[in-house]
Amino acid sequence: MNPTIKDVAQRAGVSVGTVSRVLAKNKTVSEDIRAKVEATIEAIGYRPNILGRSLRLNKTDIIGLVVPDITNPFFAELAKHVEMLASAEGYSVLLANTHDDPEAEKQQIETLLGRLPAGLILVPVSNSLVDGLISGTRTVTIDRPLSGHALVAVDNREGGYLAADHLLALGHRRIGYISGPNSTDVSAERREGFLRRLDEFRETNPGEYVAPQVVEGHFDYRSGEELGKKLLTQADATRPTAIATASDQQAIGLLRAAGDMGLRVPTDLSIVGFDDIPLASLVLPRLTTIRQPIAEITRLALEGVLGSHALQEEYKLRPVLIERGSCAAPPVP
Amino acid sequence: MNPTIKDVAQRAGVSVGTVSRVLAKNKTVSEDIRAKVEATIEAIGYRPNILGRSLRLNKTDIIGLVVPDITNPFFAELAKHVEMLASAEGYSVLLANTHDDPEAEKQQIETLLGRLPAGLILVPVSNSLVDGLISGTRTVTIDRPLSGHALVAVDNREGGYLAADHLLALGHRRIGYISGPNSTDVSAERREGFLRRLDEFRETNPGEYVAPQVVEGHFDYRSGEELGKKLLTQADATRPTAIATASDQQAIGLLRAAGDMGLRVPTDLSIVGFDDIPLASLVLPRLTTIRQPIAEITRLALEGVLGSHALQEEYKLRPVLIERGSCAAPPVP
DNA sequence: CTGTTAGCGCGTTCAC
DNA sequence: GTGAACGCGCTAACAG
Repeated sequence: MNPTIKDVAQRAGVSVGTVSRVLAKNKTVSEDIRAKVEATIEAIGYRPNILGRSLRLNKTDIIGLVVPDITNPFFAELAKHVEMLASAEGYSVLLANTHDDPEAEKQQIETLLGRLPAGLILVPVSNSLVDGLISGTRTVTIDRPLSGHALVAVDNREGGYLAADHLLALGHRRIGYISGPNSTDVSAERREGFLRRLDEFRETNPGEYVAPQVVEGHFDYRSGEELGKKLLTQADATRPTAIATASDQQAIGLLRAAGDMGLRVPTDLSIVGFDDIPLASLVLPRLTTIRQPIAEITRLALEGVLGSHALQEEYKLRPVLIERGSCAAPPVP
Repeated sequence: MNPTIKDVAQRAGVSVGTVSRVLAKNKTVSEDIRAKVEATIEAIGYRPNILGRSLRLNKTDIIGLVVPDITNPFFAELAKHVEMLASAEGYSVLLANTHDDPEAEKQQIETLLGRLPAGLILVPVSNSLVDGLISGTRTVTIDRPLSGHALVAVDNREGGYLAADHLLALGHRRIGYISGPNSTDVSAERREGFLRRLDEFRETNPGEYVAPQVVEGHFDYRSGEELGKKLLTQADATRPTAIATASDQQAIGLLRAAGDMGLRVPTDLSIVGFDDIPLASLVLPRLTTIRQPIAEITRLALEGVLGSHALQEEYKLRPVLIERGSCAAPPVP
């Protein structure tokens, strides 16, 4: 059995209340008693029982993190940052995966809430099931909004817009887009921004023909590869000379598809990704991509969850285009 | 305030003991009372407070997971599996990162232990600081042993051996090896197995010249790239025609280095990785690698932590060589 | 079969 | 400045 506060009190010849006070760094304890208590704490290796404390105070120092898939490098990066900042503040993080499944998400959030976390950081996949589930727990969502909770996100529309703008500026006109699942707002917004820039271009350049080819899938590597293959299996005259994706994972899958088909990047095909995961700068060629400021996202989310001030409704961050080696001017026919 | 068991009792006109009994699915409750209690539980939306229960029972349903770096795809995969299996059994998982820092590891384990987890799954980076820290908590370590605790791991020596064997069989004689940190057993074992196969070859083929070039670094992408560059910056006559690595991440970094230097894989250079992370089959070319059976590892680890039977001391799993596209016969000069 | 009660370990009044 | 006592929500042992 671990020693309790009672053991310390007994051994130090004081009452439990006094021990509790030195634990709480309460100033109203005489110096010699405090020293004696601290000594016996050290001596018997006493560690306060967090359960007792939490029960008494009716709050824990745990924060819940719910992500669709920890295997996704973007979320892994997020988890790392959350864990770092949280543990620096004395909090631990409880991890839950939803596998993009609304039913699982509901389940996970419910059990997490049952553990009375101090706060919740949530990357929601659905809002139908979760809506109204959370109350009384400081919650901030990332990437997509949930009514009644604070949101931290990059401006996905602007991200899509930047990608399209970059490709157009390089001279591309036959442009493809690999989207994420239509059911997610994130994906819809990125695509929307992308297409809007194309629309604008058409308006200002009525003579030019620009017809984007859009395909939809998941955010993962495999989806990028499959959809890429689909997009690239066309006659030279209609095949896109550039493709933007909704995630770096898709872009890397696409890279593979292009390689399999003998297409050189960026000579034959330009690619721009989204997220700027660590791997983006290591693939061959290095990926031009839209960076999400993940450290900033995490900082704001954790501040929102742990901070004492009221939560803003929305923190919108600006994505930025990172130019590397996967984009060039289109090939001359 | 959330409703407590007392509220339920009062509202249902029974005692708290009875409510507790229906919660525990105790059979000694008459059917009509059970129904009434369940109805009022439903009615007021009562959820048992886990803190009270845990304090009373002196055990939680939390399992701690300590990994060096959640950003490493192998550990992310591990975390995913652990979380899946754990939540299926009603447990939640507390995540901690050590960043390969022994001091941080000690800290993390201590605070984790303070939360009285039902079990601990640990991928240790050091044993000096951690040794003896854990007692009274069911613990299994993964990858590297910690005295007094169960270990689940692949046979790293055999993995290294397989890699060397494959390269030799293809005809390679100038072979490089990118190792992980010398301070980790995992890395040492892989390298050891690798070099042993080379030694064996020398003994049975005294005429042939085989001198491995070994370099050491971290397990990540960047290290693979840097060390790869170092290894490949040599005259054609001495430059390795094949390089094995201690992780897929290193192998992918190496792929990038080779590409930067105009070396084609596998024509000019063969590469074999270690782990078989999801990305391994998606890079260009697909990576030949040594697979760790991660689902099996996780299953054993969780069984060890949650199971009631005594822990075996060691579960050693067999790695297997996955042949893909990154290896070929050496170029003819 | 059900009600009552004693703690689990802790923080916090309220006396002194 | 310090000690005694209560209660946070729950389970288990004991009565009835």
